[in-house]
Amino acid sequence: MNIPTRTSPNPSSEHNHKQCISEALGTAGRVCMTRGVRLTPIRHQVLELIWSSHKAVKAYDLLDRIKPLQPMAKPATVYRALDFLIEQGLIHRVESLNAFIGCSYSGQQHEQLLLICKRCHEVEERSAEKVMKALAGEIGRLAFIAHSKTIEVHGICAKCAEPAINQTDARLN
Amino acid sequence: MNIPTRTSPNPSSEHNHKQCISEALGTAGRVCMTRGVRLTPIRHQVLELIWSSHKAVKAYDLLDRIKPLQPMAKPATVYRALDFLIEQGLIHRVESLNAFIGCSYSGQQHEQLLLICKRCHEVEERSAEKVMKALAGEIGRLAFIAHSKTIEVHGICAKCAEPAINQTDARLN
DNA sequence: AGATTAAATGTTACATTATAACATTTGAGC
DNA sequence: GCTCAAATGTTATAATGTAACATTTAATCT
Repeated sequence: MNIPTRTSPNPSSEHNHKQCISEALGTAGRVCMTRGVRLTPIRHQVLELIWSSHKAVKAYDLLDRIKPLQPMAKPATVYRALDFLIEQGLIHRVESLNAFIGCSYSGQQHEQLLLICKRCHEVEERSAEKVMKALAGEIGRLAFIAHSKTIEVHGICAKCAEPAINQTDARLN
Repeated sequence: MNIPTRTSPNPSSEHNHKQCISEALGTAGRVCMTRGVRLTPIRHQVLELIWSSHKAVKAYDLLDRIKPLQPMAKPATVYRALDFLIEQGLIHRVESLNAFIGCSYSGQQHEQLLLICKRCHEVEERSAEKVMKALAGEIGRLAFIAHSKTIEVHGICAKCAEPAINQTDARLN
């Protein structure tokens, strides 16, 4: 299981996003194969659409965008695919946006924090072990048994905060 | 500004919830007075309804429950009151539930974590400074400028996990 | 007190997000 | 090729949330 690492928080301007997508899809294929679950065409297409950017995508946007490929698609079509992808840890639901984002750590641990930029709307995922350790400590101290942990931070990403010339496109992206 | 502290995570069985409510409403009144904003009857009623338990409440449940008091109430009535209460830091939106909970630290700092019990559905709020410090560190390291931070943990609370006799009612509550 | 005016609320209509329930098709394993 | 569970198709509706404009309320000024 390789890790689709991302050096830049801004895919459109600074990284080869086609590679980003193909790595994610490749990882997804291997994860599903290993687990004996089926990455069907619909599921694969939904995952690919989600990975088409590093922005969180809404379910009904996915529905619109999958219709050229799957004219029969209905809300349930999309939500079922999303449920599957979440269950397999291939995407995350961004709770504070009612939207979905590709998981950068598929097949690995699943405690992460999401940094959501209000300006470019891109979402960066971090494993942030120190934070998770502190959180686990606090939870344990209270004798709470955690099943899932969500950390979402809204603000302005480093790229968008930069006042530098030549960042204009990135900000507007 | 006093702090409505809560010694037990389970209000129904172990704490005087009437006092809990009156403290929350008292604090809210003082906070609004201080800030020169108006805690109108509708806003007060919505806040009181939210504090009627330590469970997160849905907007449309609030609507149903406020109708006997405000027969004219419509969705906008409730959502406007909720917007106001959130803006003043008197309640929190639980993103992962699309629901709302009274804030236990009104008028104070506003970085907290929410522990949401799947069994009794109560929500405990903690300020968890170590976690917040670690999170601030991670965010700063990435040069991200945070505007808001959401930490929500789902699981089983200490009370509900206890196998002890005489906790049956608490679990079922 | 009466006038002014911004804030709050009333009201209608609709947009967005999500699920239930049942029918049909597909595909893996026998 | 049969069988059965999984996946998808299909219809309908539930649940959540907002936009836009009208009316009322209440604080402030004169």
